[in-house]
Amino acid sequence: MSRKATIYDIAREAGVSTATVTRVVRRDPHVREATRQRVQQVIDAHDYTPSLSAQNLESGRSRTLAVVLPVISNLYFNRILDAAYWEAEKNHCSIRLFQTMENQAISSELVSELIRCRMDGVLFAGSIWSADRDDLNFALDKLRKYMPVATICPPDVSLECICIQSDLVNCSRLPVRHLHTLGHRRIAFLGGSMHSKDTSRRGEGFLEQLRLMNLSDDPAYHVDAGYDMESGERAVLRMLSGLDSSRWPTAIVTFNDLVALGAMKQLKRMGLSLPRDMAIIGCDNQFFCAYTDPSLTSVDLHPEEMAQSAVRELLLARESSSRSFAIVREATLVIRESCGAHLGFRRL
Amino acid sequence: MSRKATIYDIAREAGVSTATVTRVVRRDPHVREATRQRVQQVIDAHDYTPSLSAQNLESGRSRTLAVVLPVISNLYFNRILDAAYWEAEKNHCSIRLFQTMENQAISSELVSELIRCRMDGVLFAGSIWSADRDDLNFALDKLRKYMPVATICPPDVSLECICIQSDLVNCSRLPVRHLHTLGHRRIAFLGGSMHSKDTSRRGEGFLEQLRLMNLSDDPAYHVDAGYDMESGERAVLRMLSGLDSSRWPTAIVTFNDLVALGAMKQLKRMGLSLPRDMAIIGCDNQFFCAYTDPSLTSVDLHPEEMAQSAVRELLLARESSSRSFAIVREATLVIRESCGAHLGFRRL
DNA sequence: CCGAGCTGTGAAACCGATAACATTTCCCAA
DNA sequence: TTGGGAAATGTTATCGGTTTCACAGCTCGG
Repeated sequence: MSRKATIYDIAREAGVSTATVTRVVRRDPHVREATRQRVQQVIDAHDYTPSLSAQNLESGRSRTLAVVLPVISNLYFNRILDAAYWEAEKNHCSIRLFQTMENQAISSELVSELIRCRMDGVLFAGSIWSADRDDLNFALDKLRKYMPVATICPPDVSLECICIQSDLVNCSRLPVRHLHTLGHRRIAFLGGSMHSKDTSRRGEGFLEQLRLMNLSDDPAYHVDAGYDMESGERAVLRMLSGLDSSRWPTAIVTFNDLVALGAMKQLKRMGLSLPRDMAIIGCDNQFFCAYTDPSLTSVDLHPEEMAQSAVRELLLARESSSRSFAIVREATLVIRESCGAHLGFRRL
Repeated sequence: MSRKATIYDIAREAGVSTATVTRVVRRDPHVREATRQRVQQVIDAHDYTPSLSAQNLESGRSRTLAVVLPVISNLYFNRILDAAYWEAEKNHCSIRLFQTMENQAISSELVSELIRCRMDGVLFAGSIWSADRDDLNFALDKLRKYMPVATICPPDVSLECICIQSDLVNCSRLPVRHLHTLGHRRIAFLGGSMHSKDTSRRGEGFLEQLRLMNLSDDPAYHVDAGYDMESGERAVLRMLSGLDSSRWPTAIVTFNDLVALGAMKQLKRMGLSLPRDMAIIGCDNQFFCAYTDPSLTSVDLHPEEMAQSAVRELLLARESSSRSFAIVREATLVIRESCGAHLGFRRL
């Protein structure tokens, strides 16, 4: 590994001071043309570029935003990271990723690490949903002293930071309404955790919506489960095997598309024909939704746009003092085949 | 935003020199217990952590590895990034992501940027497959002067760097053998680009394998296409509609699982029953393979392990001078339902 | 012919740490 | 008591930039 040329090397070789080299690099007009050219030649000859570390030290910022999320292999978070990346890129910033795994709370180590790295801002997505409120606010307060903080979170969580809230109302309302219109009256919800403060509260919103529409909120129709395909399979099995088939729900709403994928597999394994015997709606509108069999109707929360807003607000807040406020991006329902709407299906 | 306490603040308040503060922070034993405690108290009171930028400047390294890939939304690269992240994490390093998009060549801007950031190493995955050899070697040579370079690439590309090669041989051989065993003789390949130097050369390897086994390598069975689901749909349509149904292949191998997903959709739309009327094999063994209908047999190249090796080797090379060498992780075939093996299906 | 006002350039402080080296303190044996 | 050596602590240069300020040289009006 050869040593990288420094500004001193360039200055010496060009017979000028380092100040002049900086001026040339930064395109400062107060440099005589002849000098500029001479310096530029030396710069080119050595492929000189100023050291990021030195610049960061001098400026006191890192031009880097932290993105904290549970896992990137989950497509929802993958989309958030991707969108954050491009929005940061557009603003000449980079992203530093932190994966917290199932361990969803913000640890004090993470807080220290974020401060140590002198991040220009931090975006939490998902990793804080289940944290204890007091711990969380303590951590956020500490962080907010040093950098702007944004979160992508369910709307009930009123945290002292930039909150990009997912549209929980429509996330529940749209699928239930759609199914209701198609004649369904017994609608189940699978996945996530419904009664703890865990998850994004999709389950709770769903229950509220059922009651609002005078539909049964029989607990037998609500199975807590995880967030992946295996959870979906198990949840369907657990729910249906515990019920007389006359009481089976006619439609299932799932926590996300992965759970839906597992559920569909299990339903088919049990000999049901989809969407005839069971309608199903996922959430997140993942890329594979159009390619399942039947293709999967799903709610899109538009995580990309939320991430984009979050990054934009963080970069803005960097300049001015950061206030607390919330932004909501409306959810939309993408209708495909899994509820039979394309066939003109109507229950009863 | 309040100013972060510096080592000078701590030193002054604790009535010691900065050297002693450093010693306390770094757990140097040559500090009297009483002093240590006094300093530690001040440190705790201010949440002091040494500035990363300053440390980076001083040490001349960034403790950061660059990972360069086309897009993270592609699950293959997503897995690479994820594995690289954890391996770096384990070694107290972070990852800086660069997405090159469809623009696959290494641009000279990227090279400058990598050098500017004083990366401790760089891993290229996918972004270099299609680059012009001369441009590529020029860029890599330049980079290698300043940091170790690793690539995850097809085996033919003998680049002057740490090459983690995907197992192209088995990647082609395993599916063809499997299909041959099941009685298939007319096997098609869809996706990627077969005849240019583009892509990972999966297509070429496939052709070789066909010839090796005395199977037809009729060009009508090889459709260049993209890397996504839409490409899969179009490719199937193009191939089959151009052939008399008596000459249709009985099995399809695809560039990756996304193409397979699209192909399956199109095949079903054309009224074929899978796997009875057409066997299909994907590549990458993505998470959804077990949940397609029928579940998808797929080749796993183990990108996680390749990324892990790459990161490990980069970190090793950082210490010693970096040599050029290659490592291959064998590919494996994960057999599911899409070829009918579970039904004891045999053609002819 | 002098000084005000530019323009171009350099010297030096600073950003926040680390580490080599210097110095002080302390303890104990002579 | 003192001297030697180890232990504890301080001083200072350095990493590679940026920026402020001072100043030299030049132009031009009076």
